[in-house]
Order: sequence, then C-alpha cells, then structure tokens
Amino acid sequence: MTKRTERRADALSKEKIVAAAILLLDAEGEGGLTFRALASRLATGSGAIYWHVADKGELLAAATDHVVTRAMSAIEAGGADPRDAIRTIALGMFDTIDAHPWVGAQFSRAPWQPAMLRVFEAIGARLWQLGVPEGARFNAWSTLVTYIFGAAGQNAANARLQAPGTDRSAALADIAGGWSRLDAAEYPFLRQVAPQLAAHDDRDQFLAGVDLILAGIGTVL
Amino acid sequence: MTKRTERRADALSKEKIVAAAILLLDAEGEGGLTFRALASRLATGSGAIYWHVADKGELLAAATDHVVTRAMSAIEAGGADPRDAIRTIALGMFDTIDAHPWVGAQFSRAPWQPAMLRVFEAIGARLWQLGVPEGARFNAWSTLVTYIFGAAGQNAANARLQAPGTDRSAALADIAGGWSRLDAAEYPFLRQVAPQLAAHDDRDQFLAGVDLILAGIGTVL
DNA sequence: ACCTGAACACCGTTCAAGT
DNA sequence: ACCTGAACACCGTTCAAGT
Repeated sequence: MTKRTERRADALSKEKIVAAAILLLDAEGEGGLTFRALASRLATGSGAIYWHVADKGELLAAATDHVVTRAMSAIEAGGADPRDAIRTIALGMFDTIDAHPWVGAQFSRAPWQPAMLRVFEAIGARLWQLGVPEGARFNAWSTLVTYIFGAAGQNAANARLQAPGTDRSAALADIAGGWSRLDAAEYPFLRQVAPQLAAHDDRDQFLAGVDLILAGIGTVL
Repeated sequence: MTKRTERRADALSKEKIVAAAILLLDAEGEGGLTFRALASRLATGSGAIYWHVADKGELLAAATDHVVTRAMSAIEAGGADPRDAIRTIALGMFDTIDAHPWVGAQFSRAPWQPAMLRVFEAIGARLWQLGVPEGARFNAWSTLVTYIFGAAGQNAANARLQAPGTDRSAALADIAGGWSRLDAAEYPFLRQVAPQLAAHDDRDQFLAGVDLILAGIGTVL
C-alpha cells in the first residue's frame, strides 16, 4: 500500500547498490570499486547512485557495516567460558577481514559504526563476566579491541600487497630469507627468529596474541 | 671530482624530493601529496620527479622510512631496564605517528622497510634480554609489534578523521555521549565505560596496553 | 643525463535535462 | 521522485621534445 511496495522490482535502492559494491570489492579489491563500474553493473548511470548514497565514503561504510553485521550474527559465543568467547569473536573478526581485506582498511575510517559497536560490546561484556575490576576494565577492553582490529587489518594489508597468484608461505619464505642474511652484529634477533617467521601460521600467531593479552588481564584479576 | 659533486646545487635529487614530500604531507595530509603540487614546490615539471622516483608508492615509502629513521635515532633506550626500553620505543613510535599521521597508513603497506627492521630488532632484543624463553619469544615479539603499530595507526586514523579545528576531547565527548544513550539492555558495557572514554588520554591508554602485554609476557618468564 | 610540460586514461562528483 | 549521461575538476603516469 505504501509508496515503497509500489516501486518496480528492478528499481535501484541503497541495499542493491551496497550488495553490488560488496561483490565488486571482493572480486577486484578496493581499487575496483568505481562509480562507473558500479553503474555499469547496475545498468544505470553513475549519477543515479548519488540519489541513494551521499558519496564513496558512505558506500564503503555501508558495505563494511553489512559484512561485519553478517559476520557477528554468525558467531556463536553465547554460553562459552568468557575467554573462549573472546577468542571466538576475535577469530571471527580475523577471518572476516581476511576474506574481505577492504574491510580492514575501512573500519579505522569509521570505528563508530553500528556493527562495530556490537563487536565492542561483545568483547566488553565478556571482560565484565570475567570479573576484571572496574579500574582495569577500560584499558583491558581497549587493548583487546585495538589488538584484534590492528592485527586483522595488518593481515589484510599483507594479503592486499601480495601478488594474486603467489601464496603466503612463499612470501614469508622470501622475507625470512632476507632476515637471515641481515648483518649478524646489528640484527641478531631478526636473524634468530627468521626460521619461525618462515614457518608460522598467521591465524595461530593472531590467536597467540589474544592469549597473551588475556594472560596479562589475568594478572589483574 | 665525481659526477655527483659537479652537479648544480639546485639540481633535483631523490633526497630533495622526499624532503619536499614530507613537508607537503605534514602540512596538508595524505591528500595533499600530488605530483603537480610537488613539482610546483620544487619549481619543475611533474615528469622530472619520475626521473628520480619510480612512482607514488616509492615516494611514500621513502618519506616514511626517512621519518621513522630520524625518530629511531632520537630514541634513547640504551642502558634502561628492558621493559622500560620497550615502553620508550613504543611511545616514540606512537608520538612519531601522531605527529605524522600519514606514516600510520603507510607502514602497513611496506612493513619490510629498513627503518621498520630497526624497530623490530630493538623490540626483539629487549625481549631476549628480558629472558623470554625460546618457545614464547616469537609470539611475544609479534604481539608487541602488532599492537604498537596497530594502535598508533588507529590513533593516527582518528586524528585524520577529525575536523582540523576541533580538539580531541570534544570529539571524545561526542562519541561518549552517543554511547551513554545506547539501549541499556543491548549495550550495558559501552554505557558503563562511556565516562571513561570521554575522560581518557590516548597516549596513556596506549601505554596501558603495552604494559598489559608486558604483564602477559611476564607470565611465561 | 636530466628536465619540461602537454597529453592520456582514468577518477569522484555535479547537474541540467529527462521520465 | 528518480534516473540519465555529459561535463567539470581533478588525479598518476607517460613521453616526445628539449638542454
């Protein structure tokens, strides 16, 4: 009965534009999202998009919010032990940003988005549940959230840097090879960890960081 | 005697181009660095820059390397206790990226740069000195480095987001105000920390995160 | 060897004109 | 109300032509 239901089925809408933008971003990366490319996929003119969306920033923000919302609703961390719940949420964000690397660059441009607030609350609630005292709660929460999104963002940046064909272990072997050939007097540490760099798994390393922060939080309980 | 010493004093060079780029980046932000603007500052044509520099990516990488190198050589963390040395290095990076926000976005695009290696080594060496056992060393190091650059980068992104005139505490008050008005059933944690968000100092919060990770590392010593 | 600056192939965004 | 697509004001990068 409303105007909205009377619209043609193929009419443009912000939802359709955002859905097409996500497809484009996933397929071709951040550089692939162009108003011209988007308009051509939607079989319309570039100006039509501006009727529904203020600018490219709003489009990227809406796409990020959509992806993070979908990811959060798929994460099952309900009855678990608070530490396990934090690990589950953290890994969920890591995997989401790994699958959509453009999300990693975007979220630091709009950290106040609704979906982000849900992640923030989920982490904070578990810290509360864990019994972190009032005085330590805010810093414990911000350290975790900063680490989770910082690490996931850096992982996504690595993925974006890499040539599409090559795999991660070859790239790591390259960097580790460089480290092992550094000057022994100036870079003893990097030379020593080079083999571990070559062999490590990014996801395990990320989780080890979450565990280390949880161990630090354990000292103030 | 060499060709190099015979060159005119006002001749272009990569060093001069990088120095001008840093001035431009600091004055007008990442969007202000344009080959046209740079060429006009250097009183030359945009094509001349390409004789000394491959592309914009190399220019940003060189500018970042210059700034981080300068910062690292100013940091005095020599004889200090390893934990204090790590805090000093971390704060030095935080302040550097705070003063040059474009560095925060750049470093994740080129983490293998010489200056970055020096930071990596400096952190790693202190962990070694601290006696972190072999099996925990790599993860402890990567957690610290990831947190330091992730947090500093997010801080810089916040700075870039803000309108040039407004100050940080007004922006925080705004966000905190929003959080305190969230639905009480869905967002109890964010409502509860809103006052702390409004009152906190970014630099102190950053350092509290470093300390929390150091506390976590303490549990594996 | 190094510099000049017009030209090329793109962008995001606007806007008069249409339906 | 919504859509079209040309036009505007930019980009990074290239390259023939100069010195």
